[in-house]
Amino acid sequence: MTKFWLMKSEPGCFSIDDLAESENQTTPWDGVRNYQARNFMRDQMEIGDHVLFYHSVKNPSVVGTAEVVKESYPDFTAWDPDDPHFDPKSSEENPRWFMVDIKLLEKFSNPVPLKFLRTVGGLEGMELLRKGSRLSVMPVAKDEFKIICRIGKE
DNA sequence: GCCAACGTTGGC
DNA sequence: GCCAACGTTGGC
Repeated sequence: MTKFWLMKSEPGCFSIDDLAESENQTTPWDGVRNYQARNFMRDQMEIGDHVLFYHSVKNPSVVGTAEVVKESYPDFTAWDPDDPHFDPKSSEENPRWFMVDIKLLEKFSNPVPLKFLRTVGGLEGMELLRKGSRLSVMPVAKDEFKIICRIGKE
């Protein structure tokens, strides 16, 4: 059963264009250091799940879609002291952080701003729209995913 | 740059 | 296990 997700990225850090230019348009989703977000990736994401790619910070928007192409494995960037997401409590023997690989499906011709999402019927229950929502990886309902895709392709 | 909301840490 | 202090996220 295909599941649906939303993943946040700061475009200055890794944008959908960076994904488009990656080898095979695929990237490991490294750097997540939040347990709830990790658990979604580690325990629930499966190959073939679909992802809304979200840019935060400036005019935050859903900018496209991607697909999970590799299920969770240890986030090795946590072991690198020179990496900004280094975590000394994670080790190869006992990894604390996990990631999946995602592959670009489609870059929206019409990116959908957060501001607009708040006005769309059927999205009232979205985790993303909750005040103070800070999760960087979150589940999305199938209907919500479809609504947003339809707008994004307009 | 501000700040509200939230997560994590650590002393007790 | 509680909770105060602190750090981070992310919209504005």
